This record gives sequence, C-alpha cells and structure tokens, in this order.
Amino acid sequence: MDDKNLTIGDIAEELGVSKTTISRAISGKGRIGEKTRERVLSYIEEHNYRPNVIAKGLAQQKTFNLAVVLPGDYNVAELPFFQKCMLGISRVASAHGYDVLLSMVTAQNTKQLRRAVANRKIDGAILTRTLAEDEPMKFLLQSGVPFVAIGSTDDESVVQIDNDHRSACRELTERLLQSGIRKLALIGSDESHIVTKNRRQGFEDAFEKKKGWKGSRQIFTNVRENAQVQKIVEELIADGTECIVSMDDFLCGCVLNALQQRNVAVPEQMQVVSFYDSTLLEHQKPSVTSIRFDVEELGQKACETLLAMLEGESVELRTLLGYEVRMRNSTKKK
Amino acid sequence: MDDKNLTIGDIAEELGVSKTTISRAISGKGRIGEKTRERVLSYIEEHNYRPNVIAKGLAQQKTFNLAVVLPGDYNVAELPFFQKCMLGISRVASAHGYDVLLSMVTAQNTKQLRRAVANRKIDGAILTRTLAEDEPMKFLLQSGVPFVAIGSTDDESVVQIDNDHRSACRELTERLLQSGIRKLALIGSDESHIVTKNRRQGFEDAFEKKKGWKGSRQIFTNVRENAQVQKIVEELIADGTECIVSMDDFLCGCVLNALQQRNVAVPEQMQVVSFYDSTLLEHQKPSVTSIRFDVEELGQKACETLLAMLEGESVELRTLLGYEVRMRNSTKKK
DNA sequence: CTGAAAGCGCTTACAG
DNA sequence: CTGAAAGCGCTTACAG
Repeated sequence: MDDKNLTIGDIAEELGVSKTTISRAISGKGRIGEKTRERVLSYIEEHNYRPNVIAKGLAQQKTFNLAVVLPGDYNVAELPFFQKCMLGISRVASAHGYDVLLSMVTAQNTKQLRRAVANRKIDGAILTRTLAEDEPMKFLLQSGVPFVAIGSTDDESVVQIDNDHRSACRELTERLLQSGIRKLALIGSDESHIVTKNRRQGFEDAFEKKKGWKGSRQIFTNVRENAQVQKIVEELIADGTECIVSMDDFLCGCVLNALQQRNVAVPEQMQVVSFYDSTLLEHQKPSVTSIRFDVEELGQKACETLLAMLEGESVELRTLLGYEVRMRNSTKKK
Repeated sequence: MDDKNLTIGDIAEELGVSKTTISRAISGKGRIGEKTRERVLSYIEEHNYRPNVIAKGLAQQKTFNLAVVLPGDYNVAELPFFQKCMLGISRVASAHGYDVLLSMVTAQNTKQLRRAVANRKIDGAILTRTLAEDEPMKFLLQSGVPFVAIGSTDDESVVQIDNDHRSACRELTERLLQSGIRKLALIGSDESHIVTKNRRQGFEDAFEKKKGWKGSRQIFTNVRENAQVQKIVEELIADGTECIVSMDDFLCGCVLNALQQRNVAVPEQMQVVSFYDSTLLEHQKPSVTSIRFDVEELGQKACETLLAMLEGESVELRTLLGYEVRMRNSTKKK
C-alpha cells in the first residue's frame, strides 16, 4: 500500500517521461500536455506518492516551517489564550502546507529562536505577545526574518495583528459609567506588556469622553500575586468602590475569591468585570461580565498575514480585530 | 559580519581544500589532519559559518525535527502540565540540535500529525498523553515512526515515560487513612485517560493493604463540569465524608468553591486534597495538600529517550518517574 | 590524510 | 509541449 519512498525519479521511469515533467505536473508550473499531466496525477494518486518536502525546500530555498515564538513564562491566565492562538495558527499553517516549529523563549533566553534562524529552519516567525522591551522582536528585526507580531508595538516596521483592546476597554468602561457607577477600579498585571498599557488607555478614554462626569477611579498595575489582590480589594471595599475591572481572568478569580471571603455579595455590593472570557472563569457563579476576543481567529489572521508576506504580497501594517462585550450576572442590569 | 549564506563550497575554495575535508572537519567523522581540521574550524568560527541543516538532513535522510503531539482539547487543568512538559522537551531537543514541530490533534482529527509524517518532516514523535482508545498512537504505531508516549498504556510495543501515579495515589491515600479519616471520596475526570484509571487503582490499593479497616469510600469519575462537582460535594457533605481527593486542580478548585459557598470550613469540616500542585491552585487559601510531579523532568526524560532511540540505542520500555506528597493546610495534621 | 564523484529528491532556466 | 542538465548544500563510499 504505502509505497513509502517513491520518488519523482521512480515515477518518471515508470511512466517513461522525464523528472521535469513529473515535477511540472505536480507543481502546476510550466507548460505540460493535458494528457501527460493526467497520467502523472493519476499515477501519483494511485500509488499514494507524497513529494519530499525537505528536498523541495532545498531546491527552492524554503523550509515550509514557521516558528511560533512562545514565552516560557506564560502564566495561568495566559495559557488558554496561548492554546487557542496556537490552534488558529497551526490550522492555517497546516492548510497551506506549512509546519509550526516551536521556539520557547524567556526574556533572557532567546536561544531556541536564534538556533532556528541560524540553522535556516524557518521561513518566518510569529510572535505571540509584545513587550515594551522585546528581545525576541529585536532579534527578529535585525536578523531580517519575516515575521508578524500578535499584539501591538510602536515600531512602525513590524506587522501587527491585535484585538482592539483600547476600544474594548473604553466601551466596557463606558457601559459601566452609563449604568450609574461612580467609583471604580482597574487592576492589571505587567506594565511591560503592551496590552496592559492599551487597556489602561481605553479605561482613561472612557473618562475623557465623559467630560463633566463626577466620580473617581483608581488604577493598579503590576499586580501579580493573590496577596496583592487581597490587599487591594480590602481597600476598595473600605472606600466604597462599586466595581472592580480586572485585566485578566486570573486576577478576576483572585478578586472574586477576596470578595467571597469577606462576604461581599456580587453584584449587589460589588460589581466585577473581567477580560478574555477564558475557561478559567467558565464555571464561576455568578457568571462574569467580560470582554470576549476570538483568539483562534487572531492566530489564524496572524498566520495568514505571515503567509501572504512570504508570498511577497503586501500586507496591512496593522490589523485590528474586534471584540464583544458580554454583560453577565456579575454586574447589575442597567 | 553575518556572512549569511556561506556554504561548505565557499570555505573549501577559500581554504584550497575539498568540500569533503570541510565536511569531515565539521562532523568529526573520517580521518583528517590535525592541522587541516584546525584551519577549517577556526575559519568557520571566525566567519560564523552555520551548516545548512536542511541540506545535511537531505543527505542523511534525517530532518532533525521531532513532532510533539498535543491534544487540541486540553482543558484548563492540563494547560500548566503541557507548558512545563513542552519546556522540558524543547530544551533537550534544542540541546541536541533538534527542533520541535507542533502537531495539534483531536480525537477525530489527526491530520496535522499525518501530514508531518507523510511529508517526512520528522524523525520521531512524542505523545503527550495516553488514552484508552488512542488514535494518534495507533497511527504512529502503524506508520513505523519511532515515538515515545508520556503516560502509560498496556501496549507492550510502545515506549512509555510516566510518573508513578498509582503509587502516588496509594501513598497519599494511605497517609489520609493513617491520619484517622474513615470516610473519603475520590473525584476524577475522563476514564478514557489512562492516568485516571491508574490513580483510581492506587486509591483502591491503599484500601487493599489496610485489610481489617472499617470505613467507606466513594469514587466519581467522568466529572467535568462545575455543576456536577457542586452536586457531588453537596451529597458528600450530607453523608459526613471527611475528605475529598480531586484528581486534578481544576476539579479541586470547584470543590473548594462548593465548600466555600456552603460555609464548610477547610480543613476543619472537610479536608481537601489535589493532584499536580499546579499554578492553578497556587494562591489558594488554605494551601492545598497535593502530589507533586516534576513535569519538566518528565518532558526531558521523554525527549532524551526518543533521541536515544533515534541513535539506535536500546531503551527501557517503561520509565517511571517519582513524585512527592506535599502535606499542606487543607488537611489536618495527624 | 585527502579528494573527485555520485547521491539525497526535488526545481528550474535553457534549448529544442 | 518535453527533456537534459545543472543546481540547492550537504554526506559518504571509493580510490589514491
């Protein structure tokens, strides 16, 4: 059945034509007689021939591999994001005949990525997040390897695919304000992640637009540990904050936990909002009002864009994908 | 600086020797004069030459790629496991000059893996979990691609790397029994995951050993949703169960949640135990008694074993890695 | 100890 | 429309 190592040469011999002809029949490039092509194609079909991609690559100076750069220090909150993103990327890659090579990097250690590039094992790369000081990005930039970044950056020379976090956070905040909330707080993690800045801006934007608005807001960033959240929540309860917006589902989990332990009812005594709408909070009661991004689509789009670049097509410098605000039971109905 | 596309031919010409010689100097295979070798090596060093791995692979019929087969349906509880495992694998692979190709599969869809194999883009594969009915494993088996499985299976023809879940669960249970608990329950997810069966057995083992022991146990498997957990916990509280053992950290999170909502104090009124000791429960109060596996080591070991197989070395059919039982504050001190 | 040559399995000008 | 030949960048018998 599996004529395992059938080569183009074998087929040529078998069919009494040249290797060139076989190659042309397969690739569709170059002129070839309709009948010859059909003969070749049906032979291939029947004998289950699969071209050797490595050899093809060598001849064409391609690898048909894409590197996906994955931070090794992803935290729990980001894991579901990574998973879906990866799914989107690998589906598109696969559909286009590409494979995905994994490069795990940390802030200090970009070895794996460097190796993949130095060994010429990839045609392009996808960065799965963006940092203010982004080593992998710097490296990619100076190495000349085509790449796209999932996330945003000020660098006008990098192709970016991102959700519109700023607008999303603005819209969400606006809705909260419209519902009559006068005192709210935003909690986020690493300021070094560009996405954190963008959300923060969106939050501020909402207040900008509401000029004469009376009320107060507080912002906490670089919050990473449950202990910090507990402290913050305690303060917020004390000073009468009405709503806590968390920038990721891990933080939101901590917030809910803190409230529960202090017997503060959600949403009656404190409203709670999160981002991502990930599996992390999936089973939470009450269900959590959240922004929803289609992460798989994000991955797909990123991969499609990179593939287009590799084909020499010109692509948008910046692709902003949408979002959805999902009002649920952790906030009061207006 | 970056003499980008330097080839073996360029160096040969430059140094006035043959390509064969260059190749030998690099690979260390075949006889070569000490001085010649040094000349070549220092030239390479100086000009920052990197051999083209793809070309090398074509000549040697190798790809220097390993497929890591990743279920696309990993749930939150498994995500941290995957991340660490991946880290271990990719570190070892990288250190040995191999790259990691990602194959995302689902129960129904093993396309990506099939493609990688059919295209001859990998030298071997690593399965990151084992199922009772394991499609990817079946495929790998019949395709003849060398592979190792992280997890266990009855199939004596597959090389397995696993933690000793059965002993771990037995030891944990024994400790609970020794501490005086008379009534306990075990909650787990998919029975189709072999690891679930193993743990269940370990749980039973502990009772076997304690012959004349009086008391009762309950086992719930195929539990996936928070709603199910809530119901179960309710029953368990009602019938006076003293301790709930969860097979993963997601389930345990649900259990803790259920207890908290019903104002059942941990560990005073109900003791709680989990597996994995993952970041999922990292910040939980009280801290959760748990078994701890070194997942990164697991990944490393799996990769090392596969690499050894590719070198033609003979390897253990079965490698069982250890575990640690961490007693914390969700159980009573003896 | 060293090299010429063939080969890995493809592609692609070039010529016909 | 088709093919011979050179080439992608390596490795590896074989001969010397």
